[in-house]
Amino acid sequence: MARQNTVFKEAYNRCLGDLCGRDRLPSEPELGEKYGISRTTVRAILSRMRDCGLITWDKRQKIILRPPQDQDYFPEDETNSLNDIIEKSFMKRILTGDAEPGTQINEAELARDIGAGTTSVREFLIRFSRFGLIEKRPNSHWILKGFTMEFALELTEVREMFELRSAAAFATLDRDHPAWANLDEIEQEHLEMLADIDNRYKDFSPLDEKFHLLVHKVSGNRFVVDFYDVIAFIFHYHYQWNKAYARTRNERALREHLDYIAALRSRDSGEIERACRVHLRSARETLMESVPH
Amino acid sequence: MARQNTVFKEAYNRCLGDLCGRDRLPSEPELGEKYGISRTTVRAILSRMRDCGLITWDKRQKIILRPPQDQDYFPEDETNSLNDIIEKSFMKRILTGDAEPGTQINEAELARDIGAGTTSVREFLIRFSRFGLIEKRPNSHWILKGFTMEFALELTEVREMFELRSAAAFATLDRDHPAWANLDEIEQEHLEMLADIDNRYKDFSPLDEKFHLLVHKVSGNRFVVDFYDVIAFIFHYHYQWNKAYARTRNERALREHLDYIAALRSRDSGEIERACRVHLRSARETLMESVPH
DNA sequence: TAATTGTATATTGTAGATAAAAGACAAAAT
DNA sequence: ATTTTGTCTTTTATCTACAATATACAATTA
Repeated sequence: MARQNTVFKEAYNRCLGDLCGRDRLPSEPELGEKYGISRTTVRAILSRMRDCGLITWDKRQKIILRPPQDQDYFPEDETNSLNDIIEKSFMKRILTGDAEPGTQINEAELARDIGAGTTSVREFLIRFSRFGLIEKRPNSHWILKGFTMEFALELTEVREMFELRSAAAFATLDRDHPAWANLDEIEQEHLEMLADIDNRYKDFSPLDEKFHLLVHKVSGNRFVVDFYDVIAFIFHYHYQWNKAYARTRNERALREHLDYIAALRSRDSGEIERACRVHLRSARETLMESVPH
Repeated sequence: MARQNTVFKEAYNRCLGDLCGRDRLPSEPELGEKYGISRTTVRAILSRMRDCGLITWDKRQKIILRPPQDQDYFPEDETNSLNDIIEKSFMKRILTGDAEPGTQINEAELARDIGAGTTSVREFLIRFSRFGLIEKRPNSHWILKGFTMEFALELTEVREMFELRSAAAFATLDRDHPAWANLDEIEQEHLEMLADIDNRYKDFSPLDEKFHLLVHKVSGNRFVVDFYDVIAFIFHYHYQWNKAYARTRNERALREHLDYIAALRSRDSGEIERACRVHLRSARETLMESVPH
């Protein structure tokens, strides 16, 4: 098959979730906008909903007939894009320490294991190479450099350089810059999470990413922001598979963030640098502890 | 056709150049090592040389019969790898200002213009995206962000951060670290080029790259070194198509490098920072002047 | 016995094909 | 006068196939 209709299936599921508590659906362009898909895909979704007896659909009239049931949803594993499947499968190998640094990576073998075509795997590896974990020998194989202590140190060195600079730049933003409002919002989310930390400590990862991305973005430098992708990517998978002490670590990070946010708001450059360094140091330690050894 | 034999043709031409001034060729593995190719390709080269009457070849005996003539060489445009062709063609569009920032990039159209398959163009674009000049909308087109003033400023900002840090680290290297010997060598090349600047100013670009790469490498940080690739890439094409004032600019840069090298050797951190900043500022100006406007 | 060669096999680089998804535009509806 | 829809076209994502190139291993040579 040439391409899986995962965009359709994934959007269909999201759309089902929004079917409750209303009696009709908005226009096709509006739905496309809402779910981030084209009208072609919206129409495919509407067609299927009609065929399943979920709605009636006649031009502008899209009337909801019944709420969705479990069997209306597509199975979750059919909604992941091929790239996500490859990425997840590959990261599992690397971060759980299955594959030794220095190992050769074989495109065809990897493709076979994952159940994807070689082109897709190849494109994934090219995209992935910017994370510094693999390296290509032209006309020959890839080499796994591995999630090692050196990697963690090099990554955090650059991260600290960039974040200290971005944090310093934060203090110089106009009072009416939208970043201040975002900061308030993020602070609020921190407080809410801390108030119910026992149940919510697992949701920390996306909030962490949101906060640091905001800081990096004020650098106004695409290379700095792009580099934060690398950090976020590594931390994302790290949080997923390294649960040890998650509760303690995350609570500590939340409190450090609040201190950091207060420092930013003070616009005092010395204070910002201090708070930023404190947090970056513990982030580094967290990462280093997660290196397989 | 599935793949062009450019590796073979390019290595064949290099091998022809080494045919003069000797009467026999070394073993197959040795040749493979020398030209960076596999034995399979070495044997293909030897076969053709025999067929063309350049050598006799019987097992270990590879006797050279005659020096190569012009018609023995493959035409130069058959020796460029497909990726180089795509890269060059694409960079020409961007740097000469043909394509406006914000333009959509169409994979199929680009492939047709260049005369390559879509897969190769697609892979090129993925690799190229790390340079920050294009950006992908998933399931849709690429957008050309363009070689703009913002790009030049963001690029140089990071470059300066990284190079100042690497230069500072240079001073802390052991006396017997190989980088010092490399530095001496590079200084010598600078002096030679300056002595005959009128004729040799065009060869500055590779020397420039060699020097800065040496500095960046002592950081021992893969992200810093990888980022220098971006710089080198941009400067490479910039030197190729922007000849204005080349003579003046290059002579000035050579002198700044010599000053910078002397500062590194002094191991005086203040002096290093001064010399490094002086050169980085003029490098930034050079780049900014080359932005189409 | 260590390097080299002959031969067979495995892997990469690239083209071409096709379904999914995006996008364009005129007709229809508010 | 917009917005929405119906229809058609374009483009991307992905698979498969195959020549170029790399790699593995046994046979041969020095």
